[in-house]
Amino acid sequence: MPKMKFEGIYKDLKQKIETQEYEFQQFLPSENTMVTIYKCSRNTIRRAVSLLVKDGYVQSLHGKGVRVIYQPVDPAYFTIGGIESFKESAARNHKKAATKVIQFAELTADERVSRKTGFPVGSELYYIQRVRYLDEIALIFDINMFLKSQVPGLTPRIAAQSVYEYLEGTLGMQIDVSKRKMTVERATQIDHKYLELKDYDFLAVVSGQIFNSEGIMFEYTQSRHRPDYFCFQDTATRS
Amino acid sequence: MPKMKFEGIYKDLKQKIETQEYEFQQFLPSENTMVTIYKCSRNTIRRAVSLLVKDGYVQSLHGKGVRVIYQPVDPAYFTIGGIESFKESAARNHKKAATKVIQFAELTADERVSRKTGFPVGSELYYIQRVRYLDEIALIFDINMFLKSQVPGLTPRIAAQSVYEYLEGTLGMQIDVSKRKMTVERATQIDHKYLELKDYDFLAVVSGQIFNSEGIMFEYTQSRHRPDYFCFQDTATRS
DNA sequence: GCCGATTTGTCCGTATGTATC
DNA sequence: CGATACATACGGACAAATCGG
Repeated sequence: MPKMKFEGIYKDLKQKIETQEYEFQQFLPSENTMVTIYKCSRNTIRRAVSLLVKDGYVQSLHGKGVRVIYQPVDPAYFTIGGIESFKESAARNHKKAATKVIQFAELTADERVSRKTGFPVGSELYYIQRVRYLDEIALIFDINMFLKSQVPGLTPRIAAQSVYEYLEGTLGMQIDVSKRKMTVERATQIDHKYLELKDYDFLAVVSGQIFNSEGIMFEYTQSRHRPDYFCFQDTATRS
Repeated sequence: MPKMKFEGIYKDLKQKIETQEYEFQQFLPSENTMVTIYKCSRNTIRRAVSLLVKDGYVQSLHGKGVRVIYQPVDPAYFTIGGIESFKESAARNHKKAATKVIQFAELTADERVSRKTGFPVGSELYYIQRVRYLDEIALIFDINMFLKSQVPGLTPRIAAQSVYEYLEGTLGMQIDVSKRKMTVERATQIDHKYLELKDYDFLAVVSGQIFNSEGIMFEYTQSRHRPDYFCFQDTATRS
């Protein structure tokens, strides 16, 4: 059960939309109706709805109502959306996940690394390379750097399971915000070595900096995706 | 001058961050301070700040303050973020824009088009193909479909300038929300014909459905980008 | 370790404006 | 025109996290 009221309402509405209790192009109940349904103030309803807007689930129309624009997605691709661990993404995409750790090392950030990652020069880092398998196929080559001071006791064993479970569960860290860039890059020797790229010579590359709830950038990630299977989803609003 | 208070405050803060009056890792003034600065309620301040959070400009830290995490971007790439016309993107990236209309036709959506675009079968559409040049280089191949009933009087001449200026200016339409998907696809004959792809055999493809403020999906877009120069930016928050 | 001051987070009630029907 | 519905804004109350003394 969610602690916050608005979050509970948000999740309830989201679930009702996903199960198509509220269908595409239908309107949600009016804000005043929901105030009585959920026994809360109108502000709280508006807050929950604004999250649905951000997710691209609904569109609110002044004077008319709030219309559902969510449509189920084609499950063929491996889609990426919010901040998710590989395990979580795999579960959402209904695929079987596996991870192989290629390299696990320690590293001190020099000028070059700092420019690329945003870590200050001299930062003590863990450097990890992993191959991600979905339904037995090698699809993603991951490069991670973690700030040692924020992620103490990280081991190859944990890297093979879920670093995020370790961070959030064992260490009690709260992951907050991720700034990402998506580009297309030519495949390297390493990519060809670990991914089954066939004749593909390009990869979809997602690079990101991740901040925790203390405002510290604790991770830099680069995920190199096999181009077929890759799909990045996004909702944007005007002005 | 913006009509809404929170919007004015948002823009003022945003500009101060971009010009680095508030620098990376610095804190904004506290909410109570800003209440006196901008002579408004705390809710209004919080609303403006929440927009900056959504933009990935700041991160708010409970009990501490609101920290700037904005950093200027490398101007080499052509970056994509919110909903923008090609002209607006070009201006923001400080590049000279030009457009060549390859095809301008009318079309009725059949089953295949409907599945791909989301328009209902039987919709009357304009079908446009355009090549986009930045600083004289052919970078993007655009395919647009517009719902005729919503975009009456569209002409090749307008398509060569700015369709969005026509929509928002002349027709008074308000563009609201865009749902997008980013994938990587193999280049077609057409791509090679109109874009200078050299030996690249893949493209970054952004497909999207765009809704206006009446809740009508009036546009389907597919933008096929030359892979070098392409950069898609995003900010995500956890849970 | 505790306490108080500061700061952000959640929630409420109300008033007024504006668009739709 | 009035009723309905969303949008903006205010002010207040209390909770939770942080920090310094």
